[in-house]
Amino acid sequence: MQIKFMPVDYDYFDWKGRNYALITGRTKDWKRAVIVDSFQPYLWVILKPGTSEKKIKEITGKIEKIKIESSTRITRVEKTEVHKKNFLGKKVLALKVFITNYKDAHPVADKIDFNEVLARREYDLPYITKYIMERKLVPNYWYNISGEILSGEEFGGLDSGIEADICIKAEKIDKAREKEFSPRILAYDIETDEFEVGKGNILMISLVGKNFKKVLTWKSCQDKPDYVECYRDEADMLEGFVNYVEKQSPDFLVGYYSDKFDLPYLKMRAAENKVKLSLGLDKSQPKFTGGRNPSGKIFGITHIDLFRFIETALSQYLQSETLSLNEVASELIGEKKLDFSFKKSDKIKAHEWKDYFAYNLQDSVLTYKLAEKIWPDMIEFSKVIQEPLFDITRDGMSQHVENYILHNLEKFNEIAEKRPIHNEIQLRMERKKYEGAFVFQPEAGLYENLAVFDFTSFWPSIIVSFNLSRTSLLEKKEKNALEVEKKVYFSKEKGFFPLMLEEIIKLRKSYKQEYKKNENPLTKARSNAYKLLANASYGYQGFFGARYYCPEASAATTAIGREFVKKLIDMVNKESYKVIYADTDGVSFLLQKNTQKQTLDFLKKLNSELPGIMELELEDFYKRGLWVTKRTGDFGAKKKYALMSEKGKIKIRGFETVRRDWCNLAREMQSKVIEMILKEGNGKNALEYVKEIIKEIKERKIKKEDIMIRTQLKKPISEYKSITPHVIAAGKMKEAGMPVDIGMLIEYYIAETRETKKLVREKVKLPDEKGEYNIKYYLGHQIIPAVENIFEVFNVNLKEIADGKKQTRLDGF
DNA sequence: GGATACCCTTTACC
DNA sequence: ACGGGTAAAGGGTATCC
Repeated sequence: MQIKFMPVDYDYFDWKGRNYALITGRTKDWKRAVIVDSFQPYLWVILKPGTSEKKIKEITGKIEKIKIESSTRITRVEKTEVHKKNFLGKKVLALKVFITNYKDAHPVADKIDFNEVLARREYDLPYITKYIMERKLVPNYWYNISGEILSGEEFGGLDSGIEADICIKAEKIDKAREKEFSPRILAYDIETDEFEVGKGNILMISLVGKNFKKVLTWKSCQDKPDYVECYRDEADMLEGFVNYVEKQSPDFLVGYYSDKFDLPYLKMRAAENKVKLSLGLDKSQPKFTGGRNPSGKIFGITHIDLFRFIETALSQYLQSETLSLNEVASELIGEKKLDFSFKKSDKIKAHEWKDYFAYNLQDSVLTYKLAEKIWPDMIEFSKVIQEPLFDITRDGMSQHVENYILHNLEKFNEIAEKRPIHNEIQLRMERKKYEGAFVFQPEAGLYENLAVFDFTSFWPSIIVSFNLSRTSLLEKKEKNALEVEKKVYFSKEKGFFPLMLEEIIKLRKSYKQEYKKNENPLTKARSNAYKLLANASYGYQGFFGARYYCPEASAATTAIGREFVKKLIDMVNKESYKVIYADTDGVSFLLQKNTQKQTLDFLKKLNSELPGIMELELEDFYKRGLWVTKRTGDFGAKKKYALMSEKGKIKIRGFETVRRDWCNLAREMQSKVIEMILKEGNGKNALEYVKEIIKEIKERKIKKEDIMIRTQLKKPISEYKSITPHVIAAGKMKEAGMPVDIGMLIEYYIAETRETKKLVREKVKLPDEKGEYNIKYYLGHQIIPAVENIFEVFNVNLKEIADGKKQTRLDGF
């Protein structure tokens, strides 16, 4: 029989000592289908050059006798084949060693330790990755699958244990033409009595799907809205939850922060209540895998924690200062959480429960809408990288790069390099840092008529143009080799890594152009996926966990980068412009007497001289730009500047305005000051404005919310060597019984205290604590520091003005 | 006892 | 452990004269 099949969730199982992939998905007529498929697992044994045929026969004979016995199975080598392959760009002769069970690939490899063996590889690839590589059942595409329907006895009655309309043992897999797929998404969220996972009761659970909204509770059942369903107790509610998930039959169960909170909480409360949380299609309970950040896996249903995908793939594009559901949802979908003030459940009054239910429901509504909104990004990442959504939504950028490489190695006939083992990682982490990018020392001042040139995809374009990678790195100087900093050499023969990267950049360009013609969100998401892959490729080669780790290539990339930027600065200056600033991949300069057209012609000329795929572009022309001095030292500060485009749009970099660990008062004041100065070309009004703020502070007119300082807690309180104000604040929160987790933004203010308390941390108070803000602190540590360097550009000494020592003298105005 | 160098820490830039 | 290096800046503390 044949079906049209869309793979969604990937898993595998063992039967009689062999491995089988088990893929859950949908058919075109929306049936839940399960595909059982197998491929013959294997590993590679790379032979030393010049190994004789006789020797190969001898080794092969020994390899074919290898047997690994464990309590549950016996793994054997079934056959071997000799292949011509590439390994790290070099031609090699390799034995393909087929084995019966993939889980024993490593012990089998360990036994193949003959003298003639150069290396053993691909025994450490995850089963699903290997399966997709071999069988080409790439997630999120439609396939025609033919095979036999599973009969009752096969695989020990596997089909009877799985909630599916159809189970097929796949024989032939072909890509189908169909494209449309709208999966069934179910969002969920829980509310609890205690924040610590599993400690308190789960009070309610909300579920939101397409045309479906429910809140399940066992708490308050009088006068409840229609969407609220009441249960006898917590256990009963948990069973209700499992039933609703089964009835809704989602392809994706989606939460926000659910890997760390909702799902583990549910699992713990279910265990406590002796309820089986049988969410899996095979009635199994959720499993948690992975060390530091465990991921919740549900058999047959892809559990997605949106937070994790947003954190790695989207956060760099967001303005949100935290990745809380509230902030992210309000930025991406323009909707917020409902207001609700939390209390212990026994203190919640009857009429307040209604608000609590609404609050809980809204969280799932936001999660559902967020999932819909970022769906194109997740799907396109999955298609481009060829990994299932479960992994795509949890892997970091380096893992994405690596998976992209693994799924594209076949084009280069390459055997995959191994993952570094523990002590290799240790050694790599001890490596000295290599020199990075060049940053130009600016001179403080207010400048007019500027232009900014940027290199497009700077690092990737250097890696591609100069062929910098593990496989093109030479051990010693060779004829025609590229020499970098007189110490490392790279072959001119293109390595597969730069070739893949070049392809990524090309594809990115073409999808970007396609999007300009037709604004399809999927095209944009695909273009963005390629862009992120390209950007992460430089970091990947310097990352200690990478299979294709090559710090020499990273160091060469930055060395060549520094050279180009310095050369660019010289050329710009020689062409009667004046460079004001440069950081990594771009320069800001004064046009002086040159026109914009001349500048664009100059850009063209520069581009004609660039090698390979390197390219410069005009970022923009700017009417004014502001650079300030460093607070310590009388020279210009790097990474702090503000620009105003010709249309009056202001771009602020590095200033306190953009730093979330400064109070809103200082940030807003500074941004207004910068805006005034850039728009007016002088500091007159700005100074008046600042004086007004200073007056308001002294008169205690500032609202409390504007003086709150927020700092992230990055590790457990006990691990801090330096006890800073935010650590004290976190301690106070813990004492008050408030939730304190790593990664939280700790909010506090500096209050007036007795004279004996000298340190800032001794004046820390939590937002709810009674007290008055410390005028001296806010003036001397927030307001003045935020703007004094800006006024210094106009020779105004703000400190003296604030102290009342000096009346306004407007030198320089 | 105040200035100062230095460490620890957070957050930004690219 | 789960891209990289460069840089500013605040708070706390040790050290100097």
